[in-house]
Amino acid sequence: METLVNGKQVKSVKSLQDIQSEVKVINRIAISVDCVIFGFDENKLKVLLIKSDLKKFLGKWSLLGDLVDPKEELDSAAYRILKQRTGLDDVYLEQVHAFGSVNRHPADRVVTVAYCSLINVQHHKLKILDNELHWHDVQNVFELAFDHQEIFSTCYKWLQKRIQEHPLGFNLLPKKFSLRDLQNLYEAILNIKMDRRNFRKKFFAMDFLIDIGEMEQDVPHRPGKLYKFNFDKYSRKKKKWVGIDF
Amino acid sequence: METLVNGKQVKSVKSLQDIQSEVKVINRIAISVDCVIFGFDENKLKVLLIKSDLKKFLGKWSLLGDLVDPKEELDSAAYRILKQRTGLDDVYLEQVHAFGSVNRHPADRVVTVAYCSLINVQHHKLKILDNELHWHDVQNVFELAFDHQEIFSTCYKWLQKRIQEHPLGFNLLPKKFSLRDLQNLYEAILNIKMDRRNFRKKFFAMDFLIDIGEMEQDVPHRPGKLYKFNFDKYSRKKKKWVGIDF
DNA sequence: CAAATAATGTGTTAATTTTACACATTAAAT
DNA sequence: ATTTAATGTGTAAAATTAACACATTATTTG
Repeated sequence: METLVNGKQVKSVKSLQDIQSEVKVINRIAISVDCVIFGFDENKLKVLLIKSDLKKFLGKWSLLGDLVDPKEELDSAAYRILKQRTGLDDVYLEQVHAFGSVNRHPADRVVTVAYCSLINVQHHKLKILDNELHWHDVQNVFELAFDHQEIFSTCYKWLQKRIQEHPLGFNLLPKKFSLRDLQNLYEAILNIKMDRRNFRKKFFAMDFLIDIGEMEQDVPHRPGKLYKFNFDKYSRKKKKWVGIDF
Repeated sequence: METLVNGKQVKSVKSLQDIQSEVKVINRIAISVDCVIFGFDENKLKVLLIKSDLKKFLGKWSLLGDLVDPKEELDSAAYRILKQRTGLDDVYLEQVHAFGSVNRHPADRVVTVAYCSLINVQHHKLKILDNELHWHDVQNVFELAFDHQEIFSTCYKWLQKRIQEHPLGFNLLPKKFSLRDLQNLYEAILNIKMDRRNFRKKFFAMDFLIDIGEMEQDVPHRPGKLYKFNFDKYSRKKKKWVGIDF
């Protein structure tokens, strides 16, 4: 495969055929995507799990995932799984990490790409008809099948970090929400308590909340105002991060 | 494949053989790793590139990468590439993102997992004998082969963000460095100018720098003190991130 | 219907962190 | 000995964050 290029000898210039023979079937690996689907219900952060369909892990819960078809985009595979399982296709979805331990799957080498998804439980509550599918409180997720505990843990930490820098949390709430809802969401995800007055001040100062002039309904106390998030304004003004802080 | 579990009928319990037949050869995909290897030299952030060995991209530069063997860990594959190309095996390496567009590789479906590596150029300068391998100023990286421009761009942004929250930048410096070196590093990576006095104050306040009692040598001005980074202390005290800020 | 309850809604002050900025010191070069 | 070009240190203003208290409103209870 020695070739002349501009009169100089260049080593190992490869044609497509050369590559194709390198990428022999023997070198190929199964790829899957696994979705960590978060929801927020009754002021708790939830994750959607399914009973494992593999004998070795009978009784264990696992993430929702599937093999990626060679003609399918990774993102599309993740959307496909979400659509199949929740009935929704306009959900927030973001790739988090690839997990590729040689022995992570008992049947074969399967490299999996983990995605985080945030969905509004209120909107899809009724779509989950399969009773092998269940929302779990994130604080009670243990001993998942495969390496899904590690994947879940990575994605949960990712969410905790990410939600402090980007407004993705709103995907877990209804379009209209109260500031109390928003604070409950942050407290549930970060697993901390926050000062109500400072929390409000913070969000009002960012100026991305739109007062829609409506109030909460059917609450057993003074109803709060309802807001929605101004995604347009955010995408125009999003802050650029500068500041060293280990 | 109907089975009884605890007296209840469970649909579709799969044995390993079932899975293995699902993961047919036809469903497998080539996986590669691509390394974005950063270095720091003459106060500039550099990236190590190689001339593409593919005819379609003749003359274009590309990242260092290779196919992953089915028996090989993803991380190991990345280390292998680094070892081959730089002669070093104790380098900082971290997975950043998986890129899987169906048509990203002209020969076949190849999903690639991008890794960022940070190496100390001083230590390996002489190992790069292959003249098709070259350190490029990150500001002058254009039109790479494949989708490597996108991969590079993602990894560079990742580095800019990451270096502000974690002390990985020290991997780009010699073990002993001056505060000026450190500031030059940050300025090069973030592409901004910083105030020298505030920069020092910031790092001294974090209290992770050890004054090793030595001074710079052979500088044409007053020599500065040399420091090293206290990784042990950092790993004990690393800050947990709380604070909403979009 | 009045009182009690349990939330929402607002503001002020202290503490901390960040930014802006100036001058003395040191070693090498002239 | 003087000039030069860095290093090394400190202080004050500004901005942000943290701590904290009280009036308001709708519902529930007696």
